[in-house]
Amino acid sequence: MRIGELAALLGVSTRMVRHYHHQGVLPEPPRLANGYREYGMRDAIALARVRRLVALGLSLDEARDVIADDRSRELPEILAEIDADLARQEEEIRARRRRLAEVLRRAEAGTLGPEDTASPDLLAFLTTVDLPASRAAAWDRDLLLLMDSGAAAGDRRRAFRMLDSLAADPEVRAAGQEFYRRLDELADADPGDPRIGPLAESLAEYSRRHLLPGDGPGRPGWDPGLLEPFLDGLAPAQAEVVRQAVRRLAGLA
Amino acid sequence: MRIGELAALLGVSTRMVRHYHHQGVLPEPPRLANGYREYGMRDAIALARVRRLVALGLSLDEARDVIADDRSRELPEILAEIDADLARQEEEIRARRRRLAEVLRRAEAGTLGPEDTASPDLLAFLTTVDLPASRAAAWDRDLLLLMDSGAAAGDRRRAFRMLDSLAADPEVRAAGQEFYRRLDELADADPGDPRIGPLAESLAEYSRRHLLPGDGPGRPGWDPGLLEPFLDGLAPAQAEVVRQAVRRLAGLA
DNA sequence: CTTGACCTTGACGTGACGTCAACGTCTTTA
DNA sequence: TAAAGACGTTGACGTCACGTCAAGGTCAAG
Repeated sequence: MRIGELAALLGVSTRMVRHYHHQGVLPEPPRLANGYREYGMRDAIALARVRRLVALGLSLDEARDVIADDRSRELPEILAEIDADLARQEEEIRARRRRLAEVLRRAEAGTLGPEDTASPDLLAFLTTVDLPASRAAAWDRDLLLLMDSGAAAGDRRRAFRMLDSLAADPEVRAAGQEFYRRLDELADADPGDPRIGPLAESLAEYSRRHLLPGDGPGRPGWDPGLLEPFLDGLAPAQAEVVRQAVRRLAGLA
Repeated sequence: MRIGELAALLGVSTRMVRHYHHQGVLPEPPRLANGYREYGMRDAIALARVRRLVALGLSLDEARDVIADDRSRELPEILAEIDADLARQEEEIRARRRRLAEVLRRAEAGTLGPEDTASPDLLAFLTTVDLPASRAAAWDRDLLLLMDSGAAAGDRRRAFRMLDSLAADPEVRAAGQEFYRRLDELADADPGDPRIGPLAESLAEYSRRHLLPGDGPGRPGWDPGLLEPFLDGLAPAQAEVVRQAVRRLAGLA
């Protein structure tokens, strides 16, 4: 047999046969005078064995060891390892399909925004609070998405438990809507706008009641510079509201 | 932020961030005077979005299209395709694990030979017929393994149905055992050994009754050269038995 | 001044082949 | 007899999402 006949017999490509020669997993047969490889049934049988091992999940290196009767590792040991690996992959795929199904369900219901693929925790929260369609609120939503990606699962659950309990209070939610409405009015305002002070005070008061004590700025060691990156998506006057609110919370103004 | 801080914030490697820049899936941020990349929260948010999309199974190319709001293909369509792909992979993995479990079960029961990973059909057949521990029988077993690998599933089932029905007949099995015993005695015999003729006649008679008509040699167009490769693993006198049997079946001797 | 932690670009490795290039060999047909 | 077409040969590059060096520049601290 020449290489094409051998390959056809086994239903594989000639490239694959030559690859197996190169990898040493299949011995090189003798050559004819013209340089062509000449195969016999023994080679076909050997190739079939390699294919069976590869189909089970062995790498070519492992298959070579098994065929060479290398007793450094027994075949059952290798197979058990492969099975464990496959089990892990299977569970991974199922988890991904669960998340995909969730996303697809939302996609059918409505439209998919930048939050397309957030965690179930965050999706539930976003559905509950129904942030208004303002740019300031969109920025906050993006920050939540960022936290969602960066935080470990434990931290995430803790954070969303807190947020969910807040969102469960109708009074708090009404205050949030009102706050975003007034903040939106400052989208094109001057950083010296007189509406900034009162709004900052209201935000500080809100935080004192619902978020503090125990967390956030206001404690010694808090660096105001850490705040700036989080104001990046807000208009100047809006950012100033948050800065002044933080200063009030820190007792500096 | 510098690249290390950004990466730590998202829990990824700096290499990955640079890779995303190179692939155009994440925009290059401005540089500092020393050439360092300087990131803001917007970049972190963009990176988080990429990570979410990738975690769903999108390739970087697909993620780039989705982020660029390329409406050539809608996200749900891509996600549905990915889900179908994952479903296929999952079924593949399960099939492989089923076969692995079968092989491992046999490995625990006894020892694993070269037939280690044959198809269930062939394993069942080999268990039934219990080929004797002879080199000639081992060669036949190898040929069965070869057929097992090369044939399409339909052909395989058809062939094993025939073999199984043969093996179900105790008389046939006894004849097989007897045949292999006599064939083994010819392992070191001369190609002119007088025992060859009678054994060839008995093989021909066996074939006439159980395998023919309708298949195998004996019909016009049959090329005796096709037989030779399949005799490769037999001793000279043994091969001669098969050759003479085939000639008798073809009515040439 | 050194040490060490960070940053830069560029290039190679991973695994199991597919695909192409550039060429030689053999058979069949006009 | 020549040309076409189907085979064979080796070698090299592409796939995919990065990991891992190499060989340097930058900066803060001791």
